[in-house]
Amino acid sequence: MKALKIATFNINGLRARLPNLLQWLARERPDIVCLQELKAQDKQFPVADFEAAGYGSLHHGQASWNGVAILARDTQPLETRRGLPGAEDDLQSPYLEAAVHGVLVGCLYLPNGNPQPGSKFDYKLAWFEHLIAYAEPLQASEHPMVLAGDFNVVPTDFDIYNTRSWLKDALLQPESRACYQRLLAQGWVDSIRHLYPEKRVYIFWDYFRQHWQKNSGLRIDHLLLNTALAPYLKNAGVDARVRNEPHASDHAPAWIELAGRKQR
DNA sequence: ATGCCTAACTAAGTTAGA
Repeated sequence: MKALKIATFNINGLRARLPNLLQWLARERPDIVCLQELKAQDKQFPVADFEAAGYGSLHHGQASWNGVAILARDTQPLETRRGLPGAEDDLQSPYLEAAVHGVLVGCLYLPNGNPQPGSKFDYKLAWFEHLIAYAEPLQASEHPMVLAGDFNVVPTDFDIYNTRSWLKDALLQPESRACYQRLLAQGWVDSIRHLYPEKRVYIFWDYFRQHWQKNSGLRIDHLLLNTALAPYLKNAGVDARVRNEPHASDHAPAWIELAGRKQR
């Protein structure tokens, strides 16, 4: 397989953030990008801008909120699925999947779940169950696959600056974390945590209380690799400087580098 | 227990994010 850089980026409003995104694409040249929270309808998706930047694209939008997309450099991603089995009509929590550069790419935005407890939290857990059921055979598949996106789960207390003001938040609930651990228990490799088990890594810093300036961040966006793909993992990280730009999203892009041959 | 900040929709105020 060829060496690839794959990124996931909760853009938090594609139209408001398009200049930032195009600049980042030009600088980093990722081969594959999973985008979440487009907050744009399909007709507002800037296909031509991405084409001009050298990227083919697939999108699954929704007015005002949510929405996901997959970008592929120098090629058109081949759509393999839209929506999870049993939740195809669920427009609130899109799942988009494509074959790109020999890798199956699942791009997801897992429901936030706040306020908790309540119907939104129930909805989050129900959607998580659909994901767990769908992911199991793919983990063991011979086809290399990455599940990338905003999981809206802080896996452990090590993945947040301080739990104090988040203890009631849906992102930290034991039920949310248990679902995430059940997914990992299938054999998926959490790229960043796998390579950097002792490192504080944050991907989201909310707009409140100068959290970026104080580095009060959370790790909630993840790139999970199945057993067929994990041996190729070479490096992983977060482009945190993107969070410091004017008009930045509250998330930064997380990325992995896959080597052309097995690393282990 | 709530606001803080930001975008979208829409036209000043709400919804949603997390």
